[in-house]
Amino acid sequence: MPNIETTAQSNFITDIIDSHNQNGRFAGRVHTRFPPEPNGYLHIGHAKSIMLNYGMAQQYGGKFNLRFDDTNPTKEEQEYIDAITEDVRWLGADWEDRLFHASDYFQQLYDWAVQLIKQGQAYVCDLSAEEVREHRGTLTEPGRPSPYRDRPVEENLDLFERMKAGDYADGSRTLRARIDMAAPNLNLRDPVMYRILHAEHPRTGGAWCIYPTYDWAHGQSDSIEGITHSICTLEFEDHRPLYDWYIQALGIHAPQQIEFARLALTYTLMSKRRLLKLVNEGIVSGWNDPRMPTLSGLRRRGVTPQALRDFTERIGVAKNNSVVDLALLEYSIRQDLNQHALRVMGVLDPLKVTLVNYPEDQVDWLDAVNNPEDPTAGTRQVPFSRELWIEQDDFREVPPPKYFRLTPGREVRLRYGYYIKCVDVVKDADGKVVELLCTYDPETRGGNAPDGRKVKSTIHWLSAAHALPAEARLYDRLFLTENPDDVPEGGNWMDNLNPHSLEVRPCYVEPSVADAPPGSRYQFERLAYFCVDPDSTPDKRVFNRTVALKDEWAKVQSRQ
RNA sequence: UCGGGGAUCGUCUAAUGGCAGGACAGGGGACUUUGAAUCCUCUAAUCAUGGUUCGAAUCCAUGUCCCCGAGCCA
Repeated sequence: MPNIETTAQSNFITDIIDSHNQNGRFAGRVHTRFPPEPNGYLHIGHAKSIMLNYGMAQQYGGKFNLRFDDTNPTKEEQEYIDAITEDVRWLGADWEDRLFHASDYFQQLYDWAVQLIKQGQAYVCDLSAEEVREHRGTLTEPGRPSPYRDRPVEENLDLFERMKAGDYADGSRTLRARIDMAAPNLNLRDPVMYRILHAEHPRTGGAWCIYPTYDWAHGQSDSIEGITHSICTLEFEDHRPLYDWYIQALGIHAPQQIEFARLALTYTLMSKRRLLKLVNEGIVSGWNDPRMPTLSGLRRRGVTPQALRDFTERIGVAKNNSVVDLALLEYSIRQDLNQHALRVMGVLDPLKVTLVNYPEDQVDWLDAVNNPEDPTAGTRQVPFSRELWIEQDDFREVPPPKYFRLTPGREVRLRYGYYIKCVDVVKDADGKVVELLCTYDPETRGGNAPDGRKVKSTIHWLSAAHALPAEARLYDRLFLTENPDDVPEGGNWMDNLNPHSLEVRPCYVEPSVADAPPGSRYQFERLAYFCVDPDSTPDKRVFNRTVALKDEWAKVQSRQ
């Protein structure tokens, strides 16, 4: 497994860990974990959590566990367990031999529940779900005790054992902690510890028909694993007193829970429920659609774990609710790909160029640099001939101000090729430019003029006879608005879906990419970064646009 | 309304009583065989009002606004 490098972070979490290390609370130990529920795919918000947990363990020479919080068999599936495992591994967070499941602790949890019953701190409650809700009170009014709250210990023990034995129907009884029905923190108003669920569990099968609630299982799972710092999101802040209560009642190792603000991104949805809806309604092709913020989607899109690590370090961590600009993610993706992606030439919107003074059947193989940022990437040869493709965008019959590219009578450089000059324009019956007639200067092979004359721009090109046809999938943000929930009265987030989030179009690429396997990442020079899609075949190569290059010309144009 | 959190450039995040800093975004420039990358540069913030202090983003008081919480979900 590739260990990712993390740079030392300093934030409110390291402050807390530092103080623990000074006062000896955990004897200098740092042990974190990532505790996903296998009810969906991981997204970039989880990447923040994973990097945080794994990063803290790395930074302090501690340990990191992966644990599935699989306490609800009605929502969880093996497919998700497999996908999550793959995603965490891909990110590079190494759990070594510490892959656990809350279900590993079902027996221990049961025994501890019995202990609480014996201590008079838990009881079997016969109230229905609705009655429990009625007894709970409201945010401003205290709750009322359940009529079963003061059952004798022996009766509780007997009832609980029969719950486990399967004597009762789903929902007919629960085991509840006996805390304080008047607590202002609703989590302390006798929370449910066990519910009856005659459901098959992906790991324990039919062994259990009572399942611990998350609140009952989570803190003890951390305790069992010797977790020192339970890093989680803000919404669990007022569950912390409950977890601490359980731990104290049981007299077991007490981790420190630390809450941080989850990641939100502009133009992006992070809710698993809504992502599932996009999948189920066929709005995207699946959890790994390259437009999805899922780790599998980002991976298919061409984003690297290194880029995500860089991103999570840049956004930092705090307790403010915040929304990160998608442009920052794109920046991290570009800076990583710029260092590592091989350069090739591809033409998305071809315009034919014929070099009138170039011999009919001649082919010239020219040296091209694979990656100017990385000399060790070497060079390759690209074929050059009389008929070429260039980008429509790189020619204007009537150039706007500040336009540097090809126009009638103007000379430009073909990247790693020759200087060419446009001498004539061929149009169809509608007056549309369909072909350019150009001359090339044989003295400028490789792209330099011996007489030292300069050109205003360098454009990319392909030898028409050698270009490989391919499919480009051009992705754009899934939503039109920064906040997908920003809708007028009566509308909903689905109204903000970007109808043009995917544009599929034929394109041409240079022959050097012919055998690139899925996952190969390239920069199509002057255009964007692309990644070979798993749908790619030798007959039809498919390229996903990861992210476009920054485009200064587009800015100039938009201001004109 | 009760409890728990939070408020610093457009965005994210530092400053832990002592020059409000960095990154992204935006503007300007240099360089350029990618209008990329790189480099330089500029714009731009302490929720409000009082108080304590030589000195307050930081401490105190009052207020305002935002988020989370009434699943047998996590």
